[in-house]
Amino acid sequence: MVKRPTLQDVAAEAGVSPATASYALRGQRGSDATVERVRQAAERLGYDADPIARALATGSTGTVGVLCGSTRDLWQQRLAVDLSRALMARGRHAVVADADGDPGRERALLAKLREQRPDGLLVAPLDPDAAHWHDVAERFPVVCVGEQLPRAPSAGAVVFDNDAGMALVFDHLAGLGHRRVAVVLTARPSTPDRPAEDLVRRHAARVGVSVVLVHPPPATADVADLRDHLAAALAGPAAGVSVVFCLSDSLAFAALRAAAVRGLAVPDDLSVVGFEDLDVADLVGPGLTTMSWGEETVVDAAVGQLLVSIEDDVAPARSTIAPRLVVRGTTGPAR
Amino acid sequence: MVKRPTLQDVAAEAGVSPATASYALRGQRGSDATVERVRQAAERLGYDADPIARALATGSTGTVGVLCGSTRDLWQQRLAVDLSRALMARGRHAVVADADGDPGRERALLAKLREQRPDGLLVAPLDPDAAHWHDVAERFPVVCVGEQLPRAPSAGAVVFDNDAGMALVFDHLAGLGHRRVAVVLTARPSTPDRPAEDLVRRHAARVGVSVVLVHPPPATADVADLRDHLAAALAGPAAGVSVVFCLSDSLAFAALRAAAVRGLAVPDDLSVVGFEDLDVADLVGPGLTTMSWGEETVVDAAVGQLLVSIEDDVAPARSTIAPRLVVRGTTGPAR
DNA sequence: CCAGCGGAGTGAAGCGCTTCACTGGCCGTG
DNA sequence: CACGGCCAGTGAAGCGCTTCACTCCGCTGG
Repeated sequence: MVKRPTLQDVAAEAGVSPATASYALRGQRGSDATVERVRQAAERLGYDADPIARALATGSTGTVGVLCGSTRDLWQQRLAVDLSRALMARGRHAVVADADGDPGRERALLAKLREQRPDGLLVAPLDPDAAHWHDVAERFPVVCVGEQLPRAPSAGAVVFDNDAGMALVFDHLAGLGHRRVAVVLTARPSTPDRPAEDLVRRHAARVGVSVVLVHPPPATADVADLRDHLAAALAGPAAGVSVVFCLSDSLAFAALRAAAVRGLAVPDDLSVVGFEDLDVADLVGPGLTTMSWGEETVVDAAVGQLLVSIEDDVAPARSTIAPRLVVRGTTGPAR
Repeated sequence: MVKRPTLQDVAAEAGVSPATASYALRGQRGSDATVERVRQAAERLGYDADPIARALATGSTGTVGVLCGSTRDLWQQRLAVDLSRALMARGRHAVVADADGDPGRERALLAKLREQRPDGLLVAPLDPDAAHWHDVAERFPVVCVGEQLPRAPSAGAVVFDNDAGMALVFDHLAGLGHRRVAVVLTARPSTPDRPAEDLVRRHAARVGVSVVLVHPPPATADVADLRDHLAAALAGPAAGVSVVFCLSDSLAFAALRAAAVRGLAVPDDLSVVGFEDLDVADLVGPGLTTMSWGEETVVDAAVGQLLVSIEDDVAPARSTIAPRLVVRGTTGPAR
């Protein structure tokens, strides 16, 4: 277990003071000759600055906290991983925490994350209305993805243009001649956003289709529960619809299974639309028609806004992501 | 921006020296009365030890690095997230790095991660044979998941009992009366493990089924490429098989689509078996029959072994995960 | 009755880095 | 020629915590 070289060692090797070495290595000061000499000494010794000591001295850790409401949600799972990757690519480290669906844990993890003194926070909240967002946004740059934090005016946000998204979906459906659609709402927490029911109603009305709203079972439901729940809806209140539009892709998968249970062929008897564009949407069955927000766009926006805020010491920006409808195999003309 | 209280402040508030406060808060020394007084002072001030300063003083960061070969791989995506969650639950922070399929990046990220001075490392390597694993395992506790690190004898590992897994799959298939199966190999990197071809051959021979091996297209292939590739195989070399056994679930999904392209009904005309048990395996179509290693078991083993190694300063253990065959809707009797 | 012991409490020295405030040349300007 | 300004280089003071080594005290046992 050989000791790592310290700045002292480099300074000694180069024949300068530690202060000079410190400045030189960061290219902040010093004559070209000295800088070069120090650099070579560092090279020779295999020196790398200790980020811990640096963090203590500067008060900045180079770390960004990522707090997710529930990574059991496939969309958030991917989000967490992609945010980490993007942060790493931009020279920062991500430490990710997952509240796993429990608002109490969200609070606790937020506290833990704060202790870590991150330079900033990226959050996909369970409860955007919670009071703790306010406190934390006062002390750290925070960017929230998927929604606004109403209690934290100083936080940035990357939100989805659900109005436009709804418009695309209903235009698509109306264009295929559908007149009756079931809309399956999501249970919080989940999905990029939960467009308000009135968005649904407005766009349905605009294109002249009638809507039956289906509420999802509680978040604890497993796949079989979801399937049965939707199959029941299809047999009951939603009987006779030609489309099931689900406000999350996971729900849409369950809807596909429910259709099978009811003996309905997709998309011939029943069209199914999702709302997320998970990786697997393209992988399964006929390919799920779904709303996409462009994972990369979302991640770039969130990370970009946060880093600008950190580096320039300004309040993080807010931005809106435009939707794209990805038409695959689960939608077809109404019969 | 109000300054956080420091240990000094707490000590002053409690009327003791910083040293006493430090010991007291960690319950290491001090009379009950003093400990209580310090605790209350800390409470009153809302004190929380600064982990950076602590790390500098103790040399231990409480952080564990997680290095993944490619989180585009859905199995690794989930693994990364679940490892993070498990670490957090055990009081540590995870910083996750993702080589994104590039061995050069794997090397670079490993270097970055080392600089962070993590207490240990959890890796799902792109190239288990790479020389850098040796160096790093000498300096940090390392647990590798999915395979052994042949060059790093001091590293721990969580490996899969592929022999048993193959046995289960072929027993299942033979039991259903299948006589000819196509086995789709995976391109590295991916999947819990790539059982050697000879495992396949041996178990196929044991139960008396014939095997046609299908090599996958390069890792850069997208879903459509995979589907077409497999559809072509089904029309060519693999024509007439009654089962497609894929050594990853993603491949299995592609196989399902290929079957559709060829007009084969699953499982009536063709059975499909995967090898991973992704979350979505249960979500899509008839539900994918697949080998499962039990995500939780794997994560617990990896994290457990690493933490034991860190805390007791011993070499990390090696363990083997027993497989479970999850029979869902994509396998049925041979016709 | 006193030596000796152990536990409570403390001062101070780090951990490895940054940065403030300062010194001492060197150069350009009046 | 004298002076001011500028910049390379430096010593030392932290950042907030842990921990070593020490003092002091009250007890116990011989």
